[in-house]
Amino acid sequence: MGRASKAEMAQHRADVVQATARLVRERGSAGVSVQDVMSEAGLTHGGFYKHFGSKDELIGIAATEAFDEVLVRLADAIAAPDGRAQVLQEYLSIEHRDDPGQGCACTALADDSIHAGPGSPIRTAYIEGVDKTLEAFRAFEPGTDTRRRAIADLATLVGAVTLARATSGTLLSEEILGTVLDELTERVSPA
Amino acid sequence: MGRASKAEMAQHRADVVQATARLVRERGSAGVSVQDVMSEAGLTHGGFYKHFGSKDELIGIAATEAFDEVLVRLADAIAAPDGRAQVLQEYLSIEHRDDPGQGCACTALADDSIHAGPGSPIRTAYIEGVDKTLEAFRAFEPGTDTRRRAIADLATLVGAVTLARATSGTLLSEEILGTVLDELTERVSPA
DNA sequence: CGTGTTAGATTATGGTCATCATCTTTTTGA
DNA sequence: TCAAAAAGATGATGACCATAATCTAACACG
Repeated sequence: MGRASKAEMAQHRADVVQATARLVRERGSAGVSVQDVMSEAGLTHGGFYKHFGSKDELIGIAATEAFDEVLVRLADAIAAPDGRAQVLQEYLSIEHRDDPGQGCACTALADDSIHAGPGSPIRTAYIEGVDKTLEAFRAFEPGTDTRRRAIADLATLVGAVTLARATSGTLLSEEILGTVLDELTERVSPA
Repeated sequence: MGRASKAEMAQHRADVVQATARLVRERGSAGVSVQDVMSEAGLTHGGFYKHFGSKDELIGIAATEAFDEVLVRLADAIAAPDGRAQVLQEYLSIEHRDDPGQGCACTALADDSIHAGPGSPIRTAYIEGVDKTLEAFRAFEPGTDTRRRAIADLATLVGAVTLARATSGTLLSEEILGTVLDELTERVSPA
């Protein structure tokens, strides 16, 4: 009831941000209420505004958190010798399709960035996140024009997982993942 | 106030469906209220349930309408000699990025299909729409494995426009459209 | 023509939500 | 040790929304 120590408060805030980073990827911004995220952190809704100025502000912070989580894992994968193949395989896996809450923020948050206005917290966070993701992708692209390949690959990955999720439960969904994995895996040397 | 003739009623219903097909692509299902779509057709919200069983049902019907609108235009483009190039250019244009209300339903409705449950009207409509779109795409794909190429191309297009919309207002947004257009245009003959 | 049907308007209902005011209790910092 | 600060709980507010009931006036059909 009463108050929380500095350390507790910081932990609570971090819990709320992390819960939101997962929930917003799973359900979208409109599918997540302030009550939801506070409950997830074991708190009641009233204290929310002691931590954040508005729901939109939290969504923006959580978006940055979501990108950061994924970028850390991406950096690890890139360090491996067959980094590109590994990333493609994980990205286009059934597991990634079925677990957006831990998955790529570029795909999971795109629609929320679209429907939020320009200048909104999530739009700002999204743009920065895509920028960083593209820079990370360049590290494992072969050939000389790595930026171009990074953009083309990311677009294909985002589209494939988006389509696979939107058709989930059908044979088509898994056909999309499999086909695109084949295509991108074969496309190793530049044309 | 009173009543409408059979023809008027059919027109009203068609107006509501068409308005919804546009609004849902622009704002997403959560961003469109029953009031919105009825107002757009010049009616009040109360008469809604004389036409549709629920909002979800209308969204599903409007999704089918959105796919049909685009499939008609797609069929025309494919008939042209340089059909593939034309479709790629229009799909990856600034105009398409900025006008989702008239644009590809695969891209604009994906997130609504994802967040609606399996078996929901929009999910059902979406799956059928993607199926038809892929069949249409096969018509202009070169090589033998046209289905595979259709899937790969559609995924790339959907991803590119999604990313471009989500980063709209930045240089990156237009870089994505331009880069992917180059990539797909060059990729004419099979590897 | 007249009557039952019904499209659409008006109004009501119950729920959810973001945001805010208030109160309580604990933690700080002096 | 004590007073000021503030985290979190509780409850309120006002807006919006999907859905439904009721009303009414025009249409369709006999």
